[in-house]
Amino acid sequence: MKFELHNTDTISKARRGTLHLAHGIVQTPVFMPVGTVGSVKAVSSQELYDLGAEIILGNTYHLNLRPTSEYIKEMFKSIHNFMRWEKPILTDSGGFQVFSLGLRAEAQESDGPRLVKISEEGVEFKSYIDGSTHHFSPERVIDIQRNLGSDIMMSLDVCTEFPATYERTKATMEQTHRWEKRGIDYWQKVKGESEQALFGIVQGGTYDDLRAESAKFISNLDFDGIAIGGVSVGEGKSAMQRAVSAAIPHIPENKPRYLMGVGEPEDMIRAVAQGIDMFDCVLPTRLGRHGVAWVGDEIRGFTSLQLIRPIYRNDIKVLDEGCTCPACSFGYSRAYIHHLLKEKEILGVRLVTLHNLHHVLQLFTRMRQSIESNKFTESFGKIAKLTA
RNA sequence: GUGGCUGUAGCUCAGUGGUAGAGCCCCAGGUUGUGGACCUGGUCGUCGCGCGUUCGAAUCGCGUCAGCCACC
Repeated sequence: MKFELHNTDTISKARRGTLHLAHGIVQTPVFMPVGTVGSVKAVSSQELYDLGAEIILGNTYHLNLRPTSEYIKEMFKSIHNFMRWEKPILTDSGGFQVFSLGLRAEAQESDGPRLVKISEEGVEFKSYIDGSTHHFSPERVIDIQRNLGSDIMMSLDVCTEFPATYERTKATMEQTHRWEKRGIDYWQKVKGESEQALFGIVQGGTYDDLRAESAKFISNLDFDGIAIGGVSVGEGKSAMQRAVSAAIPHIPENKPRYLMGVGEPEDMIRAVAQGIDMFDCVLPTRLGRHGVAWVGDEIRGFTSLQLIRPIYRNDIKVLDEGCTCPACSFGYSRAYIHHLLKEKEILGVRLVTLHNLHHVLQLFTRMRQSIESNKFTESFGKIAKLTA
């Protein structure tokens, strides 16, 4: 994997780069649509190509439960062939599921249904599909991602929940560090000529000194890129930005920086201004399924429309004026999409999802162009709260 | 005409003497490395109508109206 840095905005720290991955080239800053179980929900691979997506995200945890990574390797060689997506794919490690499946240190003490159990060795998951037990370790997670053949593999981490005490945050961060060290050591032993890349993940919660410590520790390991994790878990926008700014000074310039799970336009613009190169988020697709369309831009401001609401019944405008997405360019009205959503017609969800993905991908196209022409601050400074 | 069944929220219905409920609909919020085409809330009633019994009736009795079914 190679990361080229072309130029950095003179006022902000926004930067323009190119990632060379096994399945192609990705221009950064970049947004990666989320396709957890081998599909960006409601959207086909052809449509993703047409939207201009350059890299998508898949999920180790889900794909390994079903159809399993061994199946994908044996039947199709890689996840790319399986889903007919020949461009790059990043796979998340399962670390987030440690968090999202409801793990709490306290919950481990109770008799409640435990889907996740952590030990020094790794994580024990109970499958939400059939209740069977699965073990993830730093090494196993890399093997699964080798089977999947993803371009970028993520290290196993512990995504610290919010709120968490300093002690809890420090302990989970240190657990993350030990696992990531094991992971990179294992990868260096087995990688051979593999073109796959492995990223490390910074933790540290909402504590600046822990974020800095974690960023230093992870940056000292030989990862191809550095992710900032444990954000967008309920801590709020300012705490999120602060976690980024506490970590970034300790991450080397020459590696791609990936802010995990952040996807509201304003949040991403601010993070790009801080020097983040990569993002993934479920929002465009999840909100699409829930009938919420993103509209606006850096000039008009960003907002969203809840199309299920009755005011759209008589609204014959397209979702967003001037939008070139498949829904807007074909002229589908808000009123029609409102009707489709009311009737629970699949098309409604698909149109809004396509629109949202287009909206966010276009935002990144404009951000890249503005950095190239050194106009990032001019175009996005107001939203990024940059003072020229 | 006789007999039976049914009348409770906009809709489909639950509720056999103790302060009227559910689901859907409608309305309003929420959603940030996807166990989420989802989750939280909220509005809406002369319990067909009248009279009785009872401390108390959607619930029991009588009458009445409407719909459906069967028989004549």
